[in-house]
Amino acid sequence: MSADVNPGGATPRTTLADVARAAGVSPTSASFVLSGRGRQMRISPEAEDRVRQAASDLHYRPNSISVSLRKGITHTIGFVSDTVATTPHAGTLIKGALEAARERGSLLLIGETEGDPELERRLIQAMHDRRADAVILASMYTRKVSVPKALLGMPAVLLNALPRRQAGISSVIPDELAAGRDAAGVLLRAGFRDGIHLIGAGPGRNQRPPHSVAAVERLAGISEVMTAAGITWAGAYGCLEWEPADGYRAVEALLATGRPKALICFNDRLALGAYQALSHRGLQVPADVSVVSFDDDPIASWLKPQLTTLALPHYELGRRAIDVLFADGDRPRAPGEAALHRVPMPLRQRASVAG
Amino acid sequence: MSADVNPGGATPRTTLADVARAAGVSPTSASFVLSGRGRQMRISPEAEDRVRQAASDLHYRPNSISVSLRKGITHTIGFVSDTVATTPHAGTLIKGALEAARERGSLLLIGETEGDPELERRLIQAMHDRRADAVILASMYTRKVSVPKALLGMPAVLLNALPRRQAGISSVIPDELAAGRDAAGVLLRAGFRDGIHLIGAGPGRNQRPPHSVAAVERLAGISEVMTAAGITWAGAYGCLEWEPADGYRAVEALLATGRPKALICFNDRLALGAYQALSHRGLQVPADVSVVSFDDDPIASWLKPQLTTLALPHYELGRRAIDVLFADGDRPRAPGEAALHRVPMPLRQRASVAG
DNA sequence: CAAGGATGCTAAATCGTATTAGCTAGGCTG
DNA sequence: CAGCCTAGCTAATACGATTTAGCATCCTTG
Repeated sequence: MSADVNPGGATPRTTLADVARAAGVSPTSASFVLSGRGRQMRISPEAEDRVRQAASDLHYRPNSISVSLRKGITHTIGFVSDTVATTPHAGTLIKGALEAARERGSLLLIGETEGDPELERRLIQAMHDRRADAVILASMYTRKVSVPKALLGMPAVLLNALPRRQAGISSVIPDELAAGRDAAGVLLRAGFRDGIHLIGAGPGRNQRPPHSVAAVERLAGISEVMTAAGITWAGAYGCLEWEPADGYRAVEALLATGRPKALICFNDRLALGAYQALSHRGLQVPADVSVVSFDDDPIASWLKPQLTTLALPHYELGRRAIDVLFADGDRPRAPGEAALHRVPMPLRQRASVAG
Repeated sequence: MSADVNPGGATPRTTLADVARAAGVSPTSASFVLSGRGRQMRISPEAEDRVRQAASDLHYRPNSISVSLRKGITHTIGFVSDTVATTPHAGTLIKGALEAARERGSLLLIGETEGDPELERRLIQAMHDRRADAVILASMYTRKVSVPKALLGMPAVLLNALPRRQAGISSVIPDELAAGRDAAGVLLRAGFRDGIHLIGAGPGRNQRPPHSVAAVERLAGISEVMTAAGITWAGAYGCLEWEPADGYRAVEALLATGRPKALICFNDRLALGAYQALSHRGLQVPADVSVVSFDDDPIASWLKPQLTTLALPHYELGRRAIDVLFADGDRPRAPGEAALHRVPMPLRQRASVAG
């Protein structure tokens, strides 16, 4: 209707040239003043004041696009993951990265591959085209991935993932091995020497979810500590998936033949299933059976009794990825020496272990 | 060490000028060809071929930053939310938006405010500075928000949120009212006429979590249907929070004085607590008590028996936000007439209601 | 064969900023 | 008073594309 409706919607924004004009100086001078180098560039205090005043009067904000083009740095980090949504609270990975990035003045440009390698390639390409300063390639559960070549030419880091073949790229993963040791340690300290059953993984290749780094390392840690203590587990029930129903089935099968004293569940969803199976048989946690688990999924603290578990440090993992990228500079560093960063998994001691 | 180590890490990328030079034409011609307007601009087929060949040989990719500066469009949408992480699977909101955006060739630039209005302001400012084509202001649970003025000057939409004061901005929210009707309908169809208790909210102002739109609308929907059927609820137990412990307490209190036939829990976490309290008293779902709930949190299908619930359509909400922004164009439209979009909450009929 | 139109290009301006390389006027020195 | 330094600026260029305007040729056509 009215003639001043701008169909593009955006009021033409004020530019540096506008500010310079209003202050009666050249754009060059205005730029110097606003970048804080006025004194150094011998702009008189009077001129400085006029520029600052004009900038504030006109609500001047520099156009980041233009700055990026000129300086070659975008203060943007690409975050490419297989999936943010499927894994319930893995969004915390993003949150950690987001906050760490923001503290360094950067924002995250996110993309999701759904596990499709072609889409992954295109997304990394898109990040590159937009001149993201660096790229984080994240997986929502720890696994080995093949590193797209495009990542090797730019600052990049693997988050919650390991390179399938040795590549010049750093990784940030949870310290599953130590977590395995700690899980076993909790039971040992509580005095358990026998009747310990593993729910979720066993030594065999087909006794665990494929590609799961967690299964292998958690088991290794458990095994290491138990062996050192001179004891062995009474049984190990492997599952190809780690959902509540799998835990239920495993414990039901177990209860059909014997009476466990303690369970190490390979994640909290399995533990939920285990609780259900135990309760179905009228067994109490921890009076009859103790349970220790991994992940610290929200349900761990919703269960009754609350579950003792080794927490996946999602938030901290996200932060570390950014830290690794920025190393010790104010901008992401080139692909240097690759390193493997293991983030500790804290023990959440709650009420599911007797003692 | 070696002289060719580029400390910035990035190989200088090939530009349009490089391609033009290799093809023996001007950058102008190269641009015409690569933008598909070669024929229209009367570039000879031979020249076209040379340009395309050169572009492919040199692995040319246009610099998006430069294109954005020139065209004033960034193919980037800002996604500003209070928190992605705290609410367990609300990441699906992002996922929906992400996929819909990608289908339109855009990526999401994300930021999180942690509920801090100043940070929110700064983030929106940052999105604006980067010339995001539009901004989505998302809340992880449906509530009324005060709309930052900066949003009104650009294409924007509220996701899972309503403007506190009437503002010229569209909203996308779940249809909580209809969901309330459906929840009551499920019980009515199953033949319940009395003994229906509400867990989580009641008619009083202090009988529900503050600022929760869901509480008000779900209750209104329930009330509407029950009134129409000529029945009323046997009791309503309001809670200021909707965690499992609250549900447990409520149902425990309820069982101390009577025997409900059916529960409408205002979310799945309350329902989890209700299950625990029922089980503690030796009552079976649904044989003794039926339960219907809201949200379709992952736990809804982990519980035994699986919970009948009205799903929050997170994914669809995210998609709709993008759809609303793009309306019927290839780029976000100016802030036009504000509309309220209600996305249906599908019924997940499972095993917690006797039938 | 001159006028006019199509053909096949390219030069130059533009987007908004940062930065390098001057340029001018005044003061000081010798 | 010539020469040099300093203070206080600005012109010009670059970043990497897109787009408008225009410039030669060659081919028709009356």
